[in-house]
Formats: sequence, structure tokens, C-alpha cells
Amino acid sequence: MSVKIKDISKHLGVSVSTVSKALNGYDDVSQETRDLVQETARNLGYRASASARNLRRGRTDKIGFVFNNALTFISDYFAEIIVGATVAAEQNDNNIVLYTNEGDSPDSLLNLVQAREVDGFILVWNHVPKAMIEMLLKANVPFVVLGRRVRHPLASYITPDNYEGALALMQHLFELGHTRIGFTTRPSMGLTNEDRFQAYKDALAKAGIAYDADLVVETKIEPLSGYHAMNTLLDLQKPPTAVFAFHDFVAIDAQRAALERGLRIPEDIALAGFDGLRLSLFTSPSITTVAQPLSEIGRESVYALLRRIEDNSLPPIQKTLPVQLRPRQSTQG
Amino acid sequence: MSVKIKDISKHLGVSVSTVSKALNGYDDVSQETRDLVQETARNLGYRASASARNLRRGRTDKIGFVFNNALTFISDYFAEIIVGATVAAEQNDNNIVLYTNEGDSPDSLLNLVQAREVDGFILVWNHVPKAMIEMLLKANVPFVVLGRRVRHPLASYITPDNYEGALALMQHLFELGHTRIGFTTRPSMGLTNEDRFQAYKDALAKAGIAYDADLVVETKIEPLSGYHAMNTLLDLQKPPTAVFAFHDFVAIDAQRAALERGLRIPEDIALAGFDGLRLSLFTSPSITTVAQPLSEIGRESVYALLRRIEDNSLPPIQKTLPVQLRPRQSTQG
DNA sequence: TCGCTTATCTAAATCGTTTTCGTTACACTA
DNA sequence: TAGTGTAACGAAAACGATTTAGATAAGCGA
Repeated sequence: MSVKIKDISKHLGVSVSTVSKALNGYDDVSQETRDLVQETARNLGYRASASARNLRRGRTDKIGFVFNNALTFISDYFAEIIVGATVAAEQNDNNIVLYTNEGDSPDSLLNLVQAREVDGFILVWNHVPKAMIEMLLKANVPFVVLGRRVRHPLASYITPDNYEGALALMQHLFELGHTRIGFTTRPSMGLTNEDRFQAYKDALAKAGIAYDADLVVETKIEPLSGYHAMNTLLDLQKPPTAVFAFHDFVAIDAQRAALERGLRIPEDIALAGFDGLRLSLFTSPSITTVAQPLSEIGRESVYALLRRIEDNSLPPIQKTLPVQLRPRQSTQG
Repeated sequence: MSVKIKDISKHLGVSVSTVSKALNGYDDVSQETRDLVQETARNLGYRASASARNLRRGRTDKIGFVFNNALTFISDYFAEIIVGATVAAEQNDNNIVLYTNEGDSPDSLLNLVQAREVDGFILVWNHVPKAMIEMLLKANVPFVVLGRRVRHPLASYITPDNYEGALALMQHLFELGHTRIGFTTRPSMGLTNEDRFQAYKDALAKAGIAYDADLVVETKIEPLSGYHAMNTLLDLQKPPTAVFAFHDFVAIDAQRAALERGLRIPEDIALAGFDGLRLSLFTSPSITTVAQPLSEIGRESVYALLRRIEDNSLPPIQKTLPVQLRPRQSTQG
């Protein structure tokens, strides 16, 4: 059996309360006994039982990380964020507990909330339903939405700057002389898509280029959606000279479509993605993209959540982190 | 405040013990009250407090997943395994808690053990020091090493079949007519490297080809190691016609070195990697590799660990999962 | 009717901490 | 000298479940 507080108490002939206080930094214990307690605790290899401690303190020092397991697909995203979050949590004496949540069922999350296995949640989903946000707020559960903006004024989130990133990307394409630029949307991605799309339109307007609805193609979350989108664009009477794909996987698919038609990239058609997945660096040509600060997003989400756990009545934390344009061969040659 | 067992008890006018038993499937409670209890539990939204339950039962229903955060680098590996593990854990009413363990310090792991925050550990490291294995065995902590073989007869592990995979890869190269095959080793990877290397040598022997030490180059875990290795091999007086890289990242680096020299792949030099990272599919040419059953490895590790948690005195579980050759352009054209 | 078994329930101990509220002893002040 | 303040400690009550050991009542056979 493992060593308990009682063992230290007996070993030293002091009460358990004194031992506990000595270990937890209370000030009504003499320096002498404090040292003694800490030393024997170390010698005996004592570590407080997490369950007992949690039960009494009403805190678990654990953070729930709820993800939609479709994320495996974009493994860079998942891995870097989660590692960033884990490290940040550990530095604050917390740990991350993983939960998958398939089908966005509010019930299952509600369960987690009520079991109080964790002090709060980081939600990593493509789309967080409004009903879920309302439910979490009503239940007064600390939570942070990671990786996407949420429209609710009371919800906390940490998001990459999709708008500015897309703007920078458009600027990059303008500088290379493109005026006819295609865009692949993905409406199912909610505000992430909306922000990138809005930046696309705003950039055009600011550059004095008329918006052409023909140049905007919708893609779904499925293999080859980028492939088809690119073909649609190239089949236009007046095809674009550059394509801004909603994200890197779409871009990779789109690239294949263009190459199969014998087009040269970027000479015949330039191409850019978004998110900064490592994949986009290894394609040939490598694909221009906008990199998200993944590990920082993970870290900041943990910080934000910890603050909310500290005091959930504070105003929500809504943070937009800067992204970085990565010009590569697919636009620059 | 959340609803407790006492609330149900008061609500129905029965004792807390009856409620607890009704919920936990004891047989000394009538069907009638059992139904009643379960229904009100549902209505009131009751979920047992994890800490209280854990404290009393001496189990946490949580599995520690201890990883070396260098794993971010091979994000496919990390993401797929961890998602597989999480799903498997959830299906068995368990959850995964993440721990990073930098510097292989035995102390920090010992701490985790003693805090009994989890019922057991899955270790995901490049190299698990023998001292750590001994320590865990001595402390009688259930654990499973994931992704690599361990020499200790009492340690449990789940590993891909590195030997058979490498053998299949060599066979593939032989069939394509190669007899002069380079190999990049990575001694720091312990048995994983050893198994792949041994298969390389055994395959040569079986094919009646003399082993040539010049064709074996050592690489380290650092960027460009594959690049340098390939250059070394190509600088030989009699360079190989094919190179088997220890793993996909090395292969990607190696590929770049060959392409920069103006060589054609696979005509001038064929190339293969190992592990089946998605990256190797998107390079140009795509790289032949041996795919690990990642999500299965995660899942099986959880199963194995749960069985050890059930009874840690059983003989260790040592499982080798089949891998799959993925022939691609870098060998076949 | 008595005793025995069985079915159902309850009281109370327990898990290992933290934390509140006393208690003691001693020094110091007026 | 009585009173007061303070430093250091301890007893005991939580925290919210599970589980053991008893209690009660009903059912049944003799």
C-alpha cells in the first residue's frame, strides 16, 4: 500500500492536521515541524491521494479536452494543439483528460459536467452548436472554445486570426499580379469559413476588383471535394489565375486536379491554402499557406480556462491570435 | 450545486445505501425500488461524484498516457494512436489522462504512480530505460509500453511488426531487381531499429547477397540527417540502387538530397521509408512505406492495460501487430 | 405458534484528505 | 496579578460515495 498522511503523522508523533498544514503551506505550524514533515514526506515517498484531495477541495485540477475525432484527419492540428495544452496544464499543476464527443450530443457533455471529473472544458469541434453553449453557460461550467470564434457574447474562445490571415494571403496574391482569384468556401465550418470568406470579399473590394460569384465554389468535408472544386473553376469560360483554398487539404486536392490537366503551378494557376499543415510543405510544388500558431492556441486555451475556473463570473475571454503567411512555390514558383 | 446521492435518497424516502445499491446493480434491492431510483436519478440529472467514488473504490477508471513531447513531430503517429486509445478507453468506461515526461526522469513518473491519479500507464517513448521498467514492476504498477518492443520478460507491450515489415519491404525491392540496397540505421531507437536492421540483414542473407557495411549509414534524430545520409550513400564508389530509410522522415529528407542531385526516382535510385506517415503519400514522387496500424496499436494498448489493471499478476501481454507494405511511386515509378 | 429462511432495507464505517474551531502554553502589558 | 494576545498544535467535521454487517418483516413448514 502507498504511504498516507497518517503514516507521516504516526512517524513523527504529530497530528494529521499538522502534517496536512505543513505540506500545504498554512502558517500556523512552526518552521521546525514544517521542515521535519516535508523531509519525512519525501523520505517515505508520500504523495497525497488525488481522489481524497479532490473530494475535500471540490476541485480536480484536471481539464477536460473534448474533441471530435474527425480531428485525426488533420493530425498536425490535433497533435500540436494538444501537446501545447498538456504542457501548459502541467506547468500549472493540472492535467488534461481526453473525451471524444461524437455526434455533438448535448447529453453526453452534460454528463461530464455533472460527474465533475474535471474543473472545466476545452471544446475542439468544427462547429459548437448554440444549444451547447447555452447549456454550458446555464450550468455555470467553465469552458473555452478552441480554434474557432463563437458568436455568443458570454462564451470564451481562443481563435487564430482567420480574417487577417486571409487578408494577408489576398494581398500576397495581388502583389503577384493576380486579379482573378478563385475561392473555395466551406459553409459547414461556420464562422471560420465566414471570416476567411469575408476577408476574401473585403480584399477584392479594397483592391477595386468586382466580386464574381462564379469564382466561389462550395466544398464539403469529404475526400476529393477540393479536386472537384478546382475542376469546376478551371472549366469556367474565364478561369481564375489563382485559387485560395479554404484549407490545406482542399488545396492539396485542388493541386492534383490542376497537375492532372497538365497545368503548371504557379505559372498557369497559382494556389494557396490555409492552416499551415506540414503536408503543404512537402507537396510538389510546396503550397503557400497561412500558419496557425497551434501550440500557442493550445496553451492560451488552457490559460483562459484556468482563469475561468478561478472565477467563472469574470467577463469571457475572447482572444484572437496572429497567424503567419508562408509564401511557397505554389504562388511564387 | 450538483445533485448528490442524498438528494435522491430524501426525494424517495429511502436510505442512501439503497440508492447506491440500486444504481450499482446489487441484488438486494427490489425491482420496484430499483426502477424508481434509476428514474429519479435520471430526472434529477444525477451523476456520481468521481472523486468520492474513486476514493472509496480505490480505482479511478483513468489511464495515464505518458508521452515524450518530441512526438509532436510525427503528428500522424501521435494523433491516430491517441484517438484510437481514447475511443477504446471510453468504450470501457475509462478515460485517458495525458502526461508529458521530459528527460525520462524516473522521479516524475514515480510521483504519478504514488499519487494514484490513474490506475495504470501507457508509455509512449522512443526509448524506455530499463531502470524505469524495473521501477514500475517493483512498484507493481500496471503499465504497457506502446509502439516498441521491450526486452524485459515481465514488461507488457504492443508493437508493430518491425521485423516482418522490413522483410516485406526488402522482398519488394528484390522483386524490382535491386541487389545493392542502402540502409539508414538509427541506433538511438533501440529495438525498433534493431528489428528493422536485422530484417535488412536477414533478407540479404536469404537472397544470397553479401552484407556490405558501406551501405549502412547511421542517422541521428535531427533535421537533415536523412539528407546527409543519402549524400553519403550516393558518394560511394558503388552507390546503391535503392535505399531503405529507417523511417519516413528520413526518407523524405533523403529524397530531397537525391532530387537535388538531379537523380530520377525510382529510375536512378529507388527509395522507401517506414511507418506510413501521411506525408509520404503527398511527396512527389510518393514514397513507398510500411504502414503501422496506428489506431489499432492505441486500442490494443488500452485493452492490454485494462487487463493488467484487472489483475496485474497475470503473465505480461506482449503483442506484435501486423504492418502493411504500401508500394508507391518512389520504388515502382 | 414457533423458528428459520429469504427478501429488502438501513445504519454506520470507511476511503484519505482539508479545514474549521478549539485548546494549550507562554509571553507580554497594565 | 489578572488579563490579553499569539504561536503552535490537535480533534473532529466535512467531502460523497461504497460496502459490510445488522435489522425488520414476510413467508413458510412443522
